[in-house]
Amino acid sequence: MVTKRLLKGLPEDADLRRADSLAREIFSDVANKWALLIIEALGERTLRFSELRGEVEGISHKMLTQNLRMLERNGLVDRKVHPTVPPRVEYTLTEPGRALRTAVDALCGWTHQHLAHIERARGRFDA
Amino acid sequence: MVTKRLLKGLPEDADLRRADSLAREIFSDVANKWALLIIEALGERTLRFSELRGEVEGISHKMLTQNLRMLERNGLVDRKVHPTVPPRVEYTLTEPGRALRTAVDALCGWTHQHLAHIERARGRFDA
DNA sequence: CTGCATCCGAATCGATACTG
DNA sequence: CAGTATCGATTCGGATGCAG
Repeated sequence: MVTKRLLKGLPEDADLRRADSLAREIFSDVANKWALLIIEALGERTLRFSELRGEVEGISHKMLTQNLRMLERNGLVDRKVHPTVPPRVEYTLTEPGRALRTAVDALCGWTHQHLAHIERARGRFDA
Repeated sequence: MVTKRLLKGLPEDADLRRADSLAREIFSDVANKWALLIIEALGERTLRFSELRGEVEGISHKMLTQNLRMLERNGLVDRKVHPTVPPRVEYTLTEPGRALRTAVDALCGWTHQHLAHIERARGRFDA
């Protein structure tokens, strides 16, 4: 299976070990709340920093810049700076970023589909 | 879109607001590295605590119990205790947990498919 | 407007020790 | 074997101030 190497590590080959640690690094970057919500917010659109901040409920200035830098570094978002005053910076998903959307959509969809079930499970557990 | 409410909050209706904050809570629980890797490790199998620890590369005893408790609380994993000595505790995905697997699989698959691209993007960015 | 730096409290995490 | 508790250390995250 394609996901195996994310789970049981320690391959013999040095190249495989490198690829594997890289995979886990990327997975850690991407599998976090804010990164995923930013991806979802961008979707097919191009948004400015301030617009993005309005779209992602509850994110702080700092977390937004931090995660945008990380996503840019990994080549998931494209950052375009317009040399105007005041500055205008636009963010757009790259091709890999858009590819990631299917996974994020699935996650968001799953969340909403199981709201009721989870709420009931919590009630039972907390008792 | 089904994911909208995860992004721009502040619905007028009180019930909608509650459902929305619950959704964000669940999303925060689930959208984290360890939770997703545990789901992926379990898959269709039933695993003991110690086996699980061996499958999820690099997870600590503490993180594993912590995340298992959280997943159990949300009704994503089933915890079965065998009253033997030494104790034997088995974990299995519930139906909602298995449903989540499609999203996790997509995420893991995406990671491996874009390894090379991301590595190159990083090289450019870090320069 | 965007982004960087800084401070500081809060949350996370790993390591260790201890119980049934 | 599985789980809990505790303790430092690191990281996270929000708030604020300053610069381009």
